[in-house]
Amino acid sequence: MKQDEKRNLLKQNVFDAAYKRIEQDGLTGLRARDIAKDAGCSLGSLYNAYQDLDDLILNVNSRVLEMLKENISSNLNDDENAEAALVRLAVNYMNFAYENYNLWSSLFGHTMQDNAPIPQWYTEQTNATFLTLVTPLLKLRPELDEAEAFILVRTLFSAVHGIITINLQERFISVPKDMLQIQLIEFVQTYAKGLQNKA
Amino acid sequence: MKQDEKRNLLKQNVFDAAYKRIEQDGLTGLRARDIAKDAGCSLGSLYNAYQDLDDLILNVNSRVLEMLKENISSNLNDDENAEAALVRLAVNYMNFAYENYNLWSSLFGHTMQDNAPIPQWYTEQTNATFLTLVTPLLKLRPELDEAEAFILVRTLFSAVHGIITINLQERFISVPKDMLQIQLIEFVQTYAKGLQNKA
DNA sequence: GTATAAAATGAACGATGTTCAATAATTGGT
DNA sequence: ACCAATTATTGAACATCGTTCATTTTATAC
Repeated sequence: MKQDEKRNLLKQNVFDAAYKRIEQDGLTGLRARDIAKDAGCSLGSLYNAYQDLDDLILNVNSRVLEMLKENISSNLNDDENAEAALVRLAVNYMNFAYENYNLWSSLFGHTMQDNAPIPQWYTEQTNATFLTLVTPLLKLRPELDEAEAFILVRTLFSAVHGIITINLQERFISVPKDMLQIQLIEFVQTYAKGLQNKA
Repeated sequence: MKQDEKRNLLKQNVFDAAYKRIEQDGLTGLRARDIAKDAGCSLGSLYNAYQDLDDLILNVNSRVLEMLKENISSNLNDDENAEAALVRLAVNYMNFAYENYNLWSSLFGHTMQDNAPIPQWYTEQTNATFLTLVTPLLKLRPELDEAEAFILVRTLFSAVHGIITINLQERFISVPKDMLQIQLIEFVQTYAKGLQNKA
């Protein structure tokens, strides 16, 4: 096996181990020594493959962002109306959060050590994911230009995100998933009606 | 000085030190040894006053919750209409988040060590804070009973919370405070219009 | 086959939360 | 005022982290 193949294999094994640990135990249960053991390498090799744990976590989160982007816009029919499309986006988002809770929490719960800045490639990918959502809104409010639509989409996504986040946080009273879905659908529909009313 | 007075003074000093540390540096910068030094006691005394750091943080967060509850419902006039009241609640919430960013982040960013459960007294206080918000909504939708109003308020608050949270997170593109305020007001008005439309 | 470069290793370091035996202070009874 | 008994305070010690780096092992090139 060539040298760079081995290097890539090591990175892959470490990544897979970290991914599974985060998936199963969440970010708080992530330990460098556990990852190394799972990946079948030494503790030092982990820092050969990745700069530090932040770097590794950001790479996992980047993969989760990709999964989220794919899942969120699936099941979208071009022929359904804009309100139905917005509802579907919200429900898809909710389902992803429920089915991948620890991975999804890692996206928003991770903070860099020592207040280090988040690397630009990651923030760019994060914000690019929003653009996936713009198309349906442009149908609902065709008079908006893309910049205005982006702002509205961000607001709507943030709101949906907040509704799901608060409901999944242990410190708040939670409702079952099917009730949350009903509330979420009602919320998006209500907001969409308000938007049409203003248009 | 009596014994229990000294005990209370110790608890107060430790609390104040932790509060200031969280206020200035956030949760990630909180160190037991720093708190002890600031409070003028030994490291061990900290664990005499509080069970562990989680216990201390929860007590600080409890205080922040009280401040939030007071701030959020200030400037409310009984004679203004319900939509204006909801807007004012949202803007008050935003101002509190901006003016007390680290304390506010501690409310939602703290996680218990070792997946310990959050004590009941804290979750009860958290959920009780929501009840502050119910009154204005009951004006807007008088046909709702209190349980339904509570659900709607929770949804609206969660949405507002999400909009502010996403905007303040470093990984997302942020807009200036005055722009966020405009978006927030627009959002609440739009949602309120959608609610009235359905009523 | 040997020398050079690269990669892997795990012991060691510094920080951190927490504990606990030892010390100091306080209290209550006579 | 004195002395036990109780209580509070202390900081050294421990376990557990993330991270580093001198050493060892392996791969590469000539």
